[in-house]
Amino acid sequence: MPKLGMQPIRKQALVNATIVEIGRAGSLDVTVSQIAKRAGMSSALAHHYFGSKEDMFLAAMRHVMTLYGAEVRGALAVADGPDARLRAILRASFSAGNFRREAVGAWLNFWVMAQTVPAARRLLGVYQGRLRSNLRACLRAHADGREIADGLGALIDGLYLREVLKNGPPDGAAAVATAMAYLDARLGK
Amino acid sequence: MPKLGMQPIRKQALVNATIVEIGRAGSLDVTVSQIAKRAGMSSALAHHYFGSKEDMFLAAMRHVMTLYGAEVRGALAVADGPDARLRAILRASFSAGNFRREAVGAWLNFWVMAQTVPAARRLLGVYQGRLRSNLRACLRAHADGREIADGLGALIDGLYLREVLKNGPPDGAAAVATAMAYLDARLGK
DNA sequence: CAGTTTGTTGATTGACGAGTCAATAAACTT
DNA sequence: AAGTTTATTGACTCGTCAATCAACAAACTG
Repeated sequence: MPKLGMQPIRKQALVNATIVEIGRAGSLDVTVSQIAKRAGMSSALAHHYFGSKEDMFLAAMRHVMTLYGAEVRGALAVADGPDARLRAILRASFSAGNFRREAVGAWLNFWVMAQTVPAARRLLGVYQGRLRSNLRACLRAHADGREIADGLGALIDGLYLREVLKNGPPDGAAAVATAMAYLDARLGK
Repeated sequence: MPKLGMQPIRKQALVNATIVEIGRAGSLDVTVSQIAKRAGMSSALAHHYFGSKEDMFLAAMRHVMTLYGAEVRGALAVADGPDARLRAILRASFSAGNFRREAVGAWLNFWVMAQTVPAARRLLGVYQGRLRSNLRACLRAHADGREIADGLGALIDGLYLREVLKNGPPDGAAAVATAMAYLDARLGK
């Protein structure tokens, strides 16, 4: 059965399975066997393509952040003017996709991983840097643009955390509204 | 050697050791033996006093939140007027103690735990509820007091996260300043 | 076709860890 | 003194899991 060119397919399947399993467990306490099984292969094969479990986690982290980045970019592509662009970023940040079990588990656990795994911290730094530069670009006209953008970045993370850990279903629209209220106040509108 | 009345001393020692070990590991991936050793006893004794590892984690979580609560209450006790009280809460939230390894590890991992352990989620809810009611009390005079308080609560968590995961030493004063800028804007000052 | 690369897995290794238990001992009780 | 409760641990059970390896198969190469 061995068809050639399996590598990228297998790797992608493993990355997806890793994200799903982290979401199911709510933690990084997932076994390579679980991941491999969900991806439809043996654990030995998983070790063959990724050297170690940590490599799988990092690849999964990269993928989650890539998805989020794509969502933001897509939203920005059709937004005209600084105001619309800010709203686009907020909507993308609090979209339903980011509140799925897998995404939530991924983000929370990547924060934990970033404490001790340098590669994870770097990845997180890249994501935060991009977000910050996007926000700053929208606020370049304003005198305190930098400070406002940095505060907004933190507010986004904080609101996400609250929505995710509260009881009941998360409400992305409410988070967007709170963030907009912050913006309106700081822009003197 | 068996002196009587060891229970509370042993339990407290285990709670402290649990927090330290979580901080060292950066995750909940700590063994009961590690914790027991740091607390100066056998792992069997740890199991004797707490039924399970999860019980130890929950006790540790309770303790961390109690400490934070005490810090806030202490700061509020000597603060006069809504403005000073708000600043007191912010300073307590971003005090050096909250940026120690153990505290950081505890908070990040408790967020993860709250995803799946109902008792952990309840504890977190209690803490957030108290913080919210404290903030609201300070903003009762203002028309949008509730919304401002809720936004500020999220901003505190988000700023904490950023300070904790950024490279370089965390800067509590900067976080306080950013939060104050948010407040000033929303209070129309 | 002979040889190499790529895909694939079952079985195994080697290690670790949560929780239990029996046993020992000091301290209180009656 | 006999009995009970509390403190304490070493040894053990039973399980798990990351990582390795040998071996087999299909596909490419020359």
